[in-house]
Amino acid sequence: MSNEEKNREDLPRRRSGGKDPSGAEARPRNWLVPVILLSLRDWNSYGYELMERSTRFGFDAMNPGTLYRTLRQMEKDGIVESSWETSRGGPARRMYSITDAGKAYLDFWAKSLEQYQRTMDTFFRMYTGQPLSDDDEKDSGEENSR
Amino acid sequence: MSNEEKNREDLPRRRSGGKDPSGAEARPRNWLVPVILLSLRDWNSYGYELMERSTRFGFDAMNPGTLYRTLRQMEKDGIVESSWETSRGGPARRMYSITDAGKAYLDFWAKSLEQYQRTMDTFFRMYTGQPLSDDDEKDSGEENSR
DNA sequence: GTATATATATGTAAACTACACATAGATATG
DNA sequence: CATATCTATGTGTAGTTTACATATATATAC
Repeated sequence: MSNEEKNREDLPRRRSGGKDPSGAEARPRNWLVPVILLSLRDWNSYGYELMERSTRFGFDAMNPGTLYRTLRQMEKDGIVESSWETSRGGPARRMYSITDAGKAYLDFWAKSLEQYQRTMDTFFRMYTGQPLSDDDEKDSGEENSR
Repeated sequence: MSNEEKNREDLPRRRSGGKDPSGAEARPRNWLVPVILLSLRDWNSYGYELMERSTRFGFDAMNPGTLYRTLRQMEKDGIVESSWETSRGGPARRMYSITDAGKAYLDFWAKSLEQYQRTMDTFFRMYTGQPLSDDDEKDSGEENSR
């Protein structure tokens, strides 16, 4: 991949923490919130534990700051609730649980993701060479979206 | 201007132009560049036309500024080339064509997208209730990614 | 001649991302 | 007991992205 004399001024678009020098990368966007909600739907949990669980969604080297900040914001938004848990050894944990609003958010997200999948199908069909006729781009992808 | 108090106050994260008040939306991220490259791989084109074509990828009400700025940046990055076309009626068009580097970028992107699809599969499997055992989250999704 | 469609481009506020850094309790080790 | 380490939560901030508003210019329609 020739990313020699690349982008902004002269270098490949390196984001602050970008692992991918080319910038060609499809990474989760706005995924952290849904993933947290999904985890909390099953079991109540806390930041430190959620951080480990989220790795299975591509948040490999999750930065703690990002997670904790997101959790606090989620609580302000009313999609999770929290309370301190001090009845054990070790530092206090802020235990989170999902709210009804959080569950609704999750459902909305899942629906949105289906639309996204259709977009991906459209992309791949075009990428693999099948021309996109003018009357099938609207509902393409249903047959193999999953 | 500390954005600590500003942007995250009391409402679900509303983006500036977000049509979705809840913020629960899976929208293309970094998709504009690949979609442009994909279009240019088939036919050379120019901004105004690309803007219309990109609608089929979920860039419904594409903002012209975003597209033109992206195109200029792509040229700096070496993944497209351009030249003015004045031999016709109407305002001059800046005609773009894809470069070899652009094709390589596209291939890299497509590969990255496959990984993304696996992440989506993981999400949906968890969302629909199938528990994720501790030893299948690493290579899940290969069998039905496409 | 002026209103409209075509076509490209810039200015700027807001928001996102991710690293670096800070804080603090509990436990292990010498 | 001093201090190192693990667990756990949080803040500061630079760099980048996003998207709207706005500006410019050419050709055609009326």
